[in-house]
Amino acid sequence: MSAVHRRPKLLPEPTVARLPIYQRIAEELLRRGNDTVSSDDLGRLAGVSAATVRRDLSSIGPFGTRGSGYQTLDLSRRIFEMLGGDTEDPTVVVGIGNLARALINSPLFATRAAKIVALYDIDPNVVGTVVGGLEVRRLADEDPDRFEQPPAIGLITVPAQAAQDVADGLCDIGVRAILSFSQQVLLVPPGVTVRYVDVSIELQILSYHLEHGRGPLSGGLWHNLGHSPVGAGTPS
Amino acid sequence: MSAVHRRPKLLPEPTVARLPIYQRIAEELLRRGNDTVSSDDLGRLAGVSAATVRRDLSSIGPFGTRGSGYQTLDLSRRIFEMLGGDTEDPTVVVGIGNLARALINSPLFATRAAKIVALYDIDPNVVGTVVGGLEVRRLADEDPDRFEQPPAIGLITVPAQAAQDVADGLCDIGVRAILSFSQQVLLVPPGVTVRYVDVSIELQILSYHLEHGRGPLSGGLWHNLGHSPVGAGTPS
DNA sequence: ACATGTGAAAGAGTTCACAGCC
DNA sequence: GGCTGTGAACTCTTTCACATGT
Repeated sequence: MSAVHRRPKLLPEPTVARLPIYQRIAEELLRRGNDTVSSDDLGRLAGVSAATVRRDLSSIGPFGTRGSGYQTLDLSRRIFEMLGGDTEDPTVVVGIGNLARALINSPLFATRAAKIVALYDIDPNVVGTVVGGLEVRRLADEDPDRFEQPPAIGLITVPAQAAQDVADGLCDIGVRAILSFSQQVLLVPPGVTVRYVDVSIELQILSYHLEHGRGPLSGGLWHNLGHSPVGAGTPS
Repeated sequence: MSAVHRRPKLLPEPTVARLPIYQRIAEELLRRGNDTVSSDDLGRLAGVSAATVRRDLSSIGPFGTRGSGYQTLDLSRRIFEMLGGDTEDPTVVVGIGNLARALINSPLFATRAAKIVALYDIDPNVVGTVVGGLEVRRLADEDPDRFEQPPAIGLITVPAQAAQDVADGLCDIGVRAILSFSQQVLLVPPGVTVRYVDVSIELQILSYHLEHGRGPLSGGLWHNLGHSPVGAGTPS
């Protein structure tokens, strides 16, 4: 009877992109000792309107307190859960160059949304070496059944011309979400989600904004903040 | 009477984010010898509808040919110009670690939207060394008047706790657009645009999509492609 | 015949504004 | 008094559908 348990509400995409930002701010405020925050301050810190903050937060279930705001601890936890933060999706990385090493050795995976379980490369000088506690292997030689939990996320950090082959290989071993750092548009089977982190596209967008006046105040994953006194900087 | 010269049309933000994708696809098609492409194929490759492609492209001035499509060469060039691609905005990088080295040594700056003119760090072991042909200096010691063209874009690749200070320093030397890789929300003066490249946020978004069914077909900077025969793969 | 360019309709997302609660 | 939560208005985007041009 309760088969469709895993679908509380289906959030609007822009909301999904903003929630991690709210979460990060909530954590920062918590560290500074602010245990509550208003939609007004949160909005100013995140670069969106207070109304948008309230709409976003109410969409994951009302838990603010009228008159005082949201509890930062509660806020952080609720968003964490909503995003499936404690899932620890098994993640693999293909292309162990400078970028991959920077990612592997960074505190990026402290969010525990993803956990690296395998590294791949094709360079014989790299295959067999140990990076961040994991031995680098060959993607083509991989046996999908080797894992208790099959990899769900794949990070692609290879040169553009190799990216499509790698994407195919990842889909073959069962990956269902790809984060690609290559300057290459990827074709994947239906059901696989691809996101791109593309610095050159970011630079082109910034370049456009430099030439044509003001960028907007809110958008995809980014935001533009005005300098103004804010709860975080001047705690009551 | 004609004071507002610098504003040809002001494109919708989602369009600005998609144009670089179209451009990249056009370049790839060009390399493969396809000299024209229809809105239908271009849409399939970019992961958006044909109608959206036509709307986007018509907004930068009609230049398609009815009955046959768009010229890939023309397409690439028009988008390049529209994004201010030949501006070569002077760019500085702060925090010369693994990530910065990966960026500096990558072909990312081949788009010529940005050109690196200075590198900064505070580690005495790094200051004074030469990376990618440029000597690493101290941001705090920098004299803004040293440049003929003052830096317009700043890349921040420092640990989160140092990011705000660096952002302040960048604004001081006149930077008007920042691309931050730090997990830290930045406060900047009005008129400065900030974009974030945040892998941990990307991972959280992917994690959400893994748990709650399908991601959308189009959104901020990303797209989801279905596997289907396409003009690029099967040229006529 | 085929594919663009564009009004008009539909759909999403944001902001307004205020009722309701602390 | 202050701040959340939400219907309603509004704005921005996308999609439809077809007139227009090659």
